[in-house]
Amino acid sequence: MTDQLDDRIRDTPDATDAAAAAREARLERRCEYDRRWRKENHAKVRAYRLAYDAAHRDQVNAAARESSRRVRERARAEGEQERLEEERRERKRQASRDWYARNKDRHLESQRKTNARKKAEDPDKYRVDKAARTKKWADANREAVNARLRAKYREDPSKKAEAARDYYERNAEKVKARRRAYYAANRERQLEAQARWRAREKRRTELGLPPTRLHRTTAAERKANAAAADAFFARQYTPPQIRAIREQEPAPSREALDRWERESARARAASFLADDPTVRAALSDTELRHIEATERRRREREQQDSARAEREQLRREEEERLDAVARQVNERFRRGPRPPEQYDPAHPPAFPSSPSRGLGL
DNA sequence: TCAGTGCGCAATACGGCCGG
DNA sequence: CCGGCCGTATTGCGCACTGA
Repeated sequence: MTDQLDDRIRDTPDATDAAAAAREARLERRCEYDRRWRKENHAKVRAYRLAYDAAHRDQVNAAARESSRRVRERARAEGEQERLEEERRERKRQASRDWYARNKDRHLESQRKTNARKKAEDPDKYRVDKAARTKKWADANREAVNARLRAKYREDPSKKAEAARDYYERNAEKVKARRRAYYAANRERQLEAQARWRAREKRRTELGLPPTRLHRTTAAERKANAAAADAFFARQYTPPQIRAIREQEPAPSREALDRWERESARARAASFLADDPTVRAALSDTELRHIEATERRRREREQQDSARAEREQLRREEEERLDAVARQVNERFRRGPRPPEQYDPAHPPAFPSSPSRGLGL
């Protein structure tokens, strides 16, 4: 009777749950106790483990092999799954692309209609949404977008310049006002820049350099220049042309050729260093400074050399003068005839020499 | 010396078109 | 519906230069 009752109670959902929960709790307590014991008796556990593994070496190894095989298999299966997923997605993308290609006009037409409808329904929302989308994309692709713009501008600046002129014509006052505001807001910096510019400009005019230091070339000009250079440097003469040229002009002599090469080298150097505005304009500030410094040093050296020569000349003259005075004094006080020269270069005195050492001259 | 501004170049804003 | 890309308009910035 009690058993039947117990069964009935146990069969009710509540009772079953309660019993399961109790079992769970007992198990949990047991596991907790085991964990603690193992932790506290780490050495014992390890020793037992080693002994067991040694005793069942083959079995343990087989189990390990089996386990890693299963791990590998699962990983492969997941990879395969992933690959299949990707393939499915790609097929879907391709199908979509095909569909758009086949129904382009239809798609665009419906899209235009949808956009127009949305715009008519709520223009502000349409605008704001579109702006947000565009901005999101632009923020994520800023560098690439700007690089493209720069390249495009470099390819042909004239279009943009024209647009700017156009805009300025329509908004001159607005632009000027903005410019004034900018000047006022950055007055100090503007004045500093102005001072720098004035100093540079002063130096430029003192050196006699031309005002424009940059020659801007358009893409078309660059292409034409490159083509001309190619045509010039890569030109090839046919053998008949070469023969004709040789017959026209007799072969120059070796001396003439050497002279021509020397003159050419000098001419190139002179041309490079010449105070020619177009040459100087092509030089960087550093190069200009270098050339100026070199010239300045050369001038200083020349001045020093000529000053030294002048001093030397004065010294020689003074010595000459003193010698003359001394000779006069000598003559005046000489009592007997002048003795012969002590040293006769035609008959130098005998010089002692060593047979084994010395300079051996 | 200063205020003003022309101008070139870069960056940004904005909306349209279209692929997916 | 979103994102990618484009063309055009606009703004930002600073050097170059002028006139008072």
